[in-house]
Amino acid sequence: MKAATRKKLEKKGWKVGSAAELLGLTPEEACYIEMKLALSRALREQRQKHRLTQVQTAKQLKSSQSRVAKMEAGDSSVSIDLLVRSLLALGASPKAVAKSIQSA
Amino acid sequence: MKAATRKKLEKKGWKVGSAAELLGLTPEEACYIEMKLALSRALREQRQKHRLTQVQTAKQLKSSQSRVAKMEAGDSSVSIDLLVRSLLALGASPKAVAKSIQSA
DNA sequence: ATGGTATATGTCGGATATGACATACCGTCA
DNA sequence: TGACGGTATGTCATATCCGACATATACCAT
Repeated sequence: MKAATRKKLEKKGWKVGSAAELLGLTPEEACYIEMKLALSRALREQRQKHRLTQVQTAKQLKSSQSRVAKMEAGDSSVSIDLLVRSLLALGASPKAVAKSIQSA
Repeated sequence: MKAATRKKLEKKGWKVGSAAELLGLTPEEACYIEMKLALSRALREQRQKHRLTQVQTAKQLKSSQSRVAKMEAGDSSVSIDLLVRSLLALGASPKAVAKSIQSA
């Protein structure tokens, strides 16, 4: 993992191990996080493709602007569940969702 | 949706609409549920491929037998999150996960 | 500067998911 | 039949997630 990525993750609340257990992420954990980040990016792209603001998107998702922001930021408080449901609600195809995940 | 599928879903606690709103699932909701079911099947296949019991799998996942059963049953109390994390923990590749999702 | 719009971050109460336990339901074998 | 290994179902306390709100930051106009 690149140092920059690592720092970013730590800031967001991910338990990326301390110095002692540097790189303490198991491959599965890393993979899971990357999936989430991939879905985050897909969500932002989907929103921007339709020229929507986060506020508009939030309304469409029956959620709030702050949660949309967190989703796009890959915040540790958002689940894959929410990301997938949101993508689908914004009109992304299952195929597109799969593609995002696969690229992780 | 086939009637059998519907009955199965209702039993598991899915809010598959009442008679008045028959087929009241939006395409996204239906799609989301199908993804979960696809992942459930993948999980069972992954487990069986390695000739593991649910108890053994539970230990590997640091969970319980009952939760593994619910995961494989597509119970409404299990999230896509858990399914994905479990599949990865059992050694499934991101590619395989994506494939399951895509087929939904 | 001041206002306006878009996005980001922090926090919190209520909602949902999770692991664990108990228990029920199979098959199969002695 | 009864015992046993495996799976399913029901429930519960706790942990985690979610929507919402407040507030902060950033950029662009006037």
